[in-house]
Amino acid sequence: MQTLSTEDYLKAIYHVSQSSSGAVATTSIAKQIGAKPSSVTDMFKKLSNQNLVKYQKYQGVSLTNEGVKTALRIVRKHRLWESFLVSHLNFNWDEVHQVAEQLEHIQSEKLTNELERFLDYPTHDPHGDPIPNRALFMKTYSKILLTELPVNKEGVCIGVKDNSSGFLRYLDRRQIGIGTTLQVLHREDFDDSLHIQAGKSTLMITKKTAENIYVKP
Amino acid sequence: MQTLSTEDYLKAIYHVSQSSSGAVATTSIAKQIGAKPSSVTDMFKKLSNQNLVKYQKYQGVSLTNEGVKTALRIVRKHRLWESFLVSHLNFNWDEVHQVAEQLEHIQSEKLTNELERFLDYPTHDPHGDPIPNRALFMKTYSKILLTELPVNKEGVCIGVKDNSSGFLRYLDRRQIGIGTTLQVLHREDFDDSLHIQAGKSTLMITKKTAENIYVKP
DNA sequence: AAAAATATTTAGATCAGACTAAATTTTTAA
DNA sequence: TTAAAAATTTAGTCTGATCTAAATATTTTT
Repeated sequence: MQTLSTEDYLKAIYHVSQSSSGAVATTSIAKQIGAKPSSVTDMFKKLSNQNLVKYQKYQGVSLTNEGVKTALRIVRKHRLWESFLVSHLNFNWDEVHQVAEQLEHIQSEKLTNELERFLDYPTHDPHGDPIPNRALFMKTYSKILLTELPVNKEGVCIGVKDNSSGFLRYLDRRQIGIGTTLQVLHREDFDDSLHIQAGKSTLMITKKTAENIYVKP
Repeated sequence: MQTLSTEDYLKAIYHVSQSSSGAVATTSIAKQIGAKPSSVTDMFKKLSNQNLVKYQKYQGVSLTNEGVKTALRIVRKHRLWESFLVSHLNFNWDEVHQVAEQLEHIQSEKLTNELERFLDYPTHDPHGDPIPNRALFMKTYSKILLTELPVNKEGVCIGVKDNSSGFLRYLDRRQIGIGTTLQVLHREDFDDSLHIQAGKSTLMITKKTAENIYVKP
């Protein structure tokens, strides 16, 4: 059984390893967790002793099979709770993260599985991220960034890359959410900004914004 | 803001002080928490420094107003979660305690209040214990022990004193639960056992059992 | 009221998780 | 390819929460 802290580290390692290839560096975890690199080194050693990561001095870590499983169990809980908060407790998609960070540590298989049943086996959370099922398997359907959507081709918003509440609230104000139909009307060569159709309104967004929106063509 | 541990202590002090009068002794908390008396003394000092308890060496502690409030906020969360687990996640009343012990520490006022709304403002948890409302006020209706119910007078089971899963499962097997109509048919002077009517069946229970069942006459 | 038993506190140690500062290794750039 | 910069690790410290063992206070019993 893990402590709160080891769970946080495993999840952080999982997330960083998803968005980059090769071993995960000490500094990247330090940033993610909000701890000093020296603390991260300590934890890497502990996780290594429990066979949850493979660690080589100065070379970073990678999760073992057992480590991946543990991380996915936490991700599963996190995303199920986020779904619950939005669907039944009137939380907005930009408010759920902080609370789910706490709820993901609750230890009870029955609770997790019953919550999943109660929510009717959701496959994606409110940000469009896939929820691992009981067997820790998740459907990752093909998605592209809005920047990669060809001009005049329609796509549906299926997720976001940046989950910060600043960005999510910005999207809310623009009335862009999961399921919104998006279409690039014009790509401005000068500053890479995009004129897009979002649902029924047209608006202009920056490249940076478009790089953080996932669409299904 | 409190740590997990200070919350556990405050809740323990609250519960012990409810079921006995005067100051709360070090040993009683040690038993409740499962810690050594010396650790309890340490914590008493910390809580005293935060003005959550009044502590006098060798004389035990009592909660301050602030301490009571903090304890009630935890009790509120604990009982709301227990209600949720039973009403929506198929938990039995003997299974909820351990999970609620974890959930009660989740910090989010919005979560607590939305959960309460979602459950439609329940006043009592699955064991019949009252749930503090948002203002931390709870209705404690008059209740008596089954041992005090006059012979042949009907009462309704509204709670239990002992919440151990052993006792709760025993009641399940006897088909006694919250809401069950109970009537003492005969009190055996020899060993204080009781013949009772419970719903549609009659059965015999010991004095010890009857002392742990609350009824409303 | 003194002795014995019980309860409580103090003193000092340990453990997990974090930190700072210094040392070491790896990477980058001149 | 060596010097400088950046990343990482080591060594030693700190804090919160626990423990054991010894000391002290309170309560109970004789």
